Amino acid sequence: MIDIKLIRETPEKVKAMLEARQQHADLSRVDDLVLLDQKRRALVAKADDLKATRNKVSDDIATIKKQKGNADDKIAEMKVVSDNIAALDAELRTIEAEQENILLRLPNMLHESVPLGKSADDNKVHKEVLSFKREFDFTVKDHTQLGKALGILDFERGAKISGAGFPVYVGKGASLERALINFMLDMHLEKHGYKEIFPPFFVNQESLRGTGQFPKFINQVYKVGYEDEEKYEASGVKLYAIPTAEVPITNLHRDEMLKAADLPIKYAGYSACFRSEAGSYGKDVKGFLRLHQFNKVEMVKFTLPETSYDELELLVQDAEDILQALKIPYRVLLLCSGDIGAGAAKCYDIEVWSPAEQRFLEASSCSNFEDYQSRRAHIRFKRDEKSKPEFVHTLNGSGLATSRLMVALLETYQTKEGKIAVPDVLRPYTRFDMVG
RNA sequence: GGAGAGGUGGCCGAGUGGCUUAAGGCGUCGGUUUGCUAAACCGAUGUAGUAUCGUAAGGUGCUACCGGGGGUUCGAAUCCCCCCUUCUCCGCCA
Repeated sequence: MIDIKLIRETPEKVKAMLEARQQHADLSRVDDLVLLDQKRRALVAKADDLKATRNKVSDDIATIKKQKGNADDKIAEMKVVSDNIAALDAELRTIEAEQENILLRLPNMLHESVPLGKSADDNKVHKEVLSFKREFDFTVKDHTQLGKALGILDFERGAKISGAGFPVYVGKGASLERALINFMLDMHLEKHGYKEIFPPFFVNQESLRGTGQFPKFINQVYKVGYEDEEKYEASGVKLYAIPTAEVPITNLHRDEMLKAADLPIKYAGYSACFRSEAGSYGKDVKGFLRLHQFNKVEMVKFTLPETSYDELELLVQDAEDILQALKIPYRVLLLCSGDIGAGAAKCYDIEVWSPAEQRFLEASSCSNFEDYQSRRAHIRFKRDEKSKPEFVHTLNGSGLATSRLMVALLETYQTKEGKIAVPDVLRPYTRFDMVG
């Protein structure tokens, strides 16, 4: 959420941001907000004035009653004032709700280093690490062919028991997946200094609002409840399956006051991730490329505002370290203004190379949200006891998503015989060297 | 699923309708005293919104906030209703 003061004082900057993000339809919303803000402030002034009167006269009434006097006319007078206050407060609530509804849907301001661009085609290649790229002297198989032939991935049974987009990992495939997760976590904990979090996989709506999925992107999120609708309504429980561990982990410190000395706080955690992928049919549907459930190790940072961009570079490096240890070719993209996510002020994507697809696949997204999430989630800090509270900056990055990583791994490490050589760094975890 | 007890400022903790601008204590910061430390004493010490003054840092006024929401009342931390949550006990359960 961006600061209403920014919209009030420099609406043209907010409009320029929307233009850069190719969200021309939202331009008029800025003007709506300015008007609503003026209305709101006028109402607050009026209502506060009446409340001041009420407080004062109520004290007078107390004094009169103590002296056994008659305060009936003053009480009658205040009854009218109270009714007026109630009317103004009701009007105020309507306007505030309207304002918040717009504000929560507006994207974040962009960092100056974000390149202008209309679409994903305009993203900038920031870095390419292709030294691990293999030359194959045989026809490469793609990950679905390898997975089926080796009996380590079962798409059909996954579809039977759950539906398309829910693959089953079998035998050494399951072990390999678990090895990847453990390897990545250990690296972040031991080498990169993160603290491990194993979060809940279901969260409430407040958490989704904190990180920005609610209200604008709620259609991508699964909602859970009881099959018995009556029981569901009666329970009052509204839970959502997390689309990423970013949601529970960032919200750990929702409504908290952190100490500057404790910053940066760095968490890494594994979670299954659930995405409805509504409206994305026909795009990247093959095998692991787009799933309803996948596994991911996520990194989350809470930082001082002045260090957040340095921390972003380190975050990307932490994710890259995984790929370098696994010896998988990849590149880093700096996303342009037209492709960057709504909450991010700056974002790098890391893409792994798929020898079968002959293209890069997104395996990680590392973003600095600045105070966009912390303002929504009220995550603040004080520099010292006497300082005014400020919003922390939050960052997060996948480190990494195993689904896309598994595609690159299987395809990169396949042998002529159709087996998979386990990368050296994973062998202590799998306790086998070869799949097949 | 059942029974009970809680949720008050950074922390502990009092507070059953108006002398509560939330007692008292701890902590923190500033000061006095002191060879230094400690102690003692004095003072300060929340968040948010809004108006106004100031180039600004900030000052001043008003309003709201005692788990959340709603209600009663001229007036609510206090009374009523709903919800969330923590703890204890019983039952069930991986």
